[in-house]
Amino acid sequence: MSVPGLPAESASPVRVLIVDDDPLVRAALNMMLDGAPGIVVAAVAADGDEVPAALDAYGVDVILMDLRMARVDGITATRRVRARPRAPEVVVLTTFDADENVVRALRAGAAGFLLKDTPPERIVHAVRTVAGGEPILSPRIVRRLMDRVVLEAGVADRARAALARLSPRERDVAAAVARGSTNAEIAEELAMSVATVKAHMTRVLEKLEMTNRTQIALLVHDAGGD
Amino acid sequence: MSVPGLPAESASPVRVLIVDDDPLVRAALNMMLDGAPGIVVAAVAADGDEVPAALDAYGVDVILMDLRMARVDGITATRRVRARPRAPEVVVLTTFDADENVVRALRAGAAGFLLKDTPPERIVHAVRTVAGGEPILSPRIVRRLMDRVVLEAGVADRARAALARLSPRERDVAAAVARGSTNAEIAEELAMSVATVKAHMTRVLEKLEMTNRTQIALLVHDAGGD
DNA sequence: GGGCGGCTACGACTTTGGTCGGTGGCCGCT
DNA sequence: AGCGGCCACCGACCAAAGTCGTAGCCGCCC
Repeated sequence: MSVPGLPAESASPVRVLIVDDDPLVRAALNMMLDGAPGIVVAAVAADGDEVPAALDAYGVDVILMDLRMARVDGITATRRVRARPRAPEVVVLTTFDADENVVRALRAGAAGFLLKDTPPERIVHAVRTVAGGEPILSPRIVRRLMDRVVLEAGVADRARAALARLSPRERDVAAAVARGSTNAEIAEELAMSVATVKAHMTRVLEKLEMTNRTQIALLVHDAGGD
Repeated sequence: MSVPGLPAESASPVRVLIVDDDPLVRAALNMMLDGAPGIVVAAVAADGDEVPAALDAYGVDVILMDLRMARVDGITATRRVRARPRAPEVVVLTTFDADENVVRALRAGAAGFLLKDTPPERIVHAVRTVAGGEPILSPRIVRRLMDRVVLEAGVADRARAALARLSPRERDVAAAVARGSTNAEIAEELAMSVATVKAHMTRVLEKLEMTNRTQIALLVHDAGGD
């Protein structure tokens, strides 16, 4: 709970719970973590349904969680863990980096997502990082998030460029269309007659080279709604 | 250019160019980097317009780039650098983490974005990381990206839940609407009469509790278009 | 002062969108 | 077999959206 940066390793060590159905993986993680300075492995579990008991029995700061497990999967277990009062941080550790898994893990409240090919010293580092309240993601996933941001920005950019051709009033009309309003509603919102709304609408369609209001709505939406 | 993981520090060191208009910052960065194992500061510049010459004169693997500079700002400089043949990696290092700066930096081709309050050892680590071809972001920014993903997933989820109430044919119609098609176009695409398209449309509007097609288009769009 | 571009407005018209009522087929249940 | 519910389909009808031509009123630039 100190200022960001590497957490003080002098005080009480970070207590870790390892959850994985593969005995070999459990052993490997145990070995690489239990020795590390400032870290102790508090408990080990083979399935998500064993987690609550482990949390009750031992104080746990960080959970390393596998996704594929027999009875209660890692996502579900993460969600349950994070619903508790002083919930530990969860780092999902899996072989598959499918986008959907990442999103589901983060939604469930995970503070980190690492691939199993992550080198040992990085896993150790990740445990300390999330214990300090910071997120951690595998580089490949960070890269994907970055690509996504750039892509969306490109789409928004082109949309905004198109909208820049509109006069202020036309923009108002376009924005209202993007809220799903009818011409009558727009007329009221903007305090003008329906005939005028239509006049603006025609100009907007013309400038944006479109043929109906639905296309306007989608474009404005892409531009980011701001 | 080796397998991910911390780059081998045994071979040739990572050559760094520091670009910042503040002499104090330059000095501080120089001090924290030049000593570090596997890293040498190849050159130092005070403005973006000095970068090309520095690159030509010295071999540079990584650039630490400030954003606010007098003549050529960091974004522009980054874009120019990244347009070159064997371009070095760029890490933007700035005081302000405004979303827009991050997006612009990434679009310009930056491999990393760090805040200036980043502790020295992290900056050193970041240099080695990007030299190894991996991205690096300040925790606060990673957090924001994660929040954003979760938020979007939530929106898409609710939209998809609503669409799940539709029959297959109704879904087809809704999807076509989200492409901005007219009823006539939809009729052709789906090989049915315009009257039938309208009938489906009415059912869709009813099930989704909406009053016009524009609202359908926006909802389907939110659901992710997949 | 004249001209231009943006905003407003109207009427009359065409096209598109949306409602209503009704047919028939395909379940699954009794 | 008979029935109810859901889905797909259609045509006729009415409402909303979009087009066209015209026009007055700014504020701005040459």
